[in-house]
Amino acid sequence: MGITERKEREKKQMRRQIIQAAMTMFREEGYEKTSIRKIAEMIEYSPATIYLYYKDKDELLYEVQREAFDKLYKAFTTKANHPDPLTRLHQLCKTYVHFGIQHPELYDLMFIIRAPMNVLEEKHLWTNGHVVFHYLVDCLKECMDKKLLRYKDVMILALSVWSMGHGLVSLNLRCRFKVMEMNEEQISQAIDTSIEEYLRVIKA
Amino acid sequence: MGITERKEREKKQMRRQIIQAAMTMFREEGYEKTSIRKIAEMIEYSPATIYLYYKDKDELLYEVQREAFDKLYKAFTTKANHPDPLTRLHQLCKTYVHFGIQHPELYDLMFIIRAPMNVLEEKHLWTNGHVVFHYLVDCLKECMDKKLLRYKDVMILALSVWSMGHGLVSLNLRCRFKVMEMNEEQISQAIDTSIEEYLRVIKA
DNA sequence: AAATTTACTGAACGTTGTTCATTTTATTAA
DNA sequence: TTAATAAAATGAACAACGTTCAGTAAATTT
Repeated sequence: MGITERKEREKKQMRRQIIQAAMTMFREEGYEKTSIRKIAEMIEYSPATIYLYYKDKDELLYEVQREAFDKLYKAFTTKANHPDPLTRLHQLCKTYVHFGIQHPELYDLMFIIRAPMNVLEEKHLWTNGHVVFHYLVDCLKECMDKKLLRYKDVMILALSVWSMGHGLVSLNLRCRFKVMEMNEEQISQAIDTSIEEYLRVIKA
Repeated sequence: MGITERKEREKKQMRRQIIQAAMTMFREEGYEKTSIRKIAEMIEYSPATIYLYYKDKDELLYEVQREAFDKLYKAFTTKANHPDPLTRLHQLCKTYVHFGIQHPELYDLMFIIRAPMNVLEEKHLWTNGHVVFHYLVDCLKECMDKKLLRYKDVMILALSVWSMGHGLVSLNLRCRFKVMEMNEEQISQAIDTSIEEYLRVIKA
């Protein structure tokens, strides 16, 4: 029966189209400012149609979030793959911060937006964030095995590195560094220096 | 003319009442979930009345934000005032993180929510965040004057310490640490340890 | 007591996410 | 090929939101 297969295909295609439009609009306008109605308009369907393919707006968020994590993971594997773990850690931090600044709305989606717990607790962040997070953990493990860092517990270290990176990115995205009297360029420079200095102090 | 004075007083009282209600609801339900209509209902006035005292919802945010910064500043002055600057820095970090975890919705208001630039750029964060931020800067300055920390630039250090603290708090508030397989208690412990370890590595 | 200023409100506008009865379209059966 | 059935899509509606404004109610001045 080729019809059911074709329908399956069309359904997948439609889901794809919806997510594509959502991704575009989320990136351009942000999650909050993007309405289901506008997404529907973009793909030239009725708003109600979207609800035949996705339960609610949150589900769109999860899908886009997953793709965003893929994107970050790819950035890691391509830009932070130096054999020396310490150099790799350096690349990793730079890549993370750079990603956040270059894709502010995606970063928002991934790390700042309030995600309803029900899905977040289960398999969702497990498959998404997990892979990315463990790319960092693995790097740190290798550093610690070689006694390159002044830390004993790899998880504490991972928590710390991630928090430092996220702190820099998210405070910057929310313009909170305006409290220091610096222009855009100076702040950007200061963020870079902060990473350098942080890596310096944790080095053995 | 006592009437104009009384009217002035009543106007101030009304503004106070509105902010009081807003503060309560923001803290209980968060900024987004608190509607002008519900605030109006709480103070037993029409929603339109609120607009006679405040331009829009953002203005309520700013007022509550200011009080929240006061609250954090008071927490600093009372809980982080040890004469030894290094001990004080330790107290400061603990107080900051503790504040964020104990007052999640206020923390959200202060550091996570998207604040419209127009007001944020001008005097607003200048009087609010500035005082709090410089409490940290002063502490760090004293540490550096006494060569207690492995940093050369106090601003870079301030940026770093703040980012680390904010990263820990905000990722926790948004449940992103769920990616590590830890329960609530373990995460809380890990955050504490992260601070300890961070202070250890920056110490001279 | 009348006129004027001030304080307040009900109703409305244009949004939003979401639902559901109804219609349009595609597939199957006669 | 046409009638019956299943699937897909939609228009209209609901409740809620921030905000505005013409109009009512109250207080103050004349």
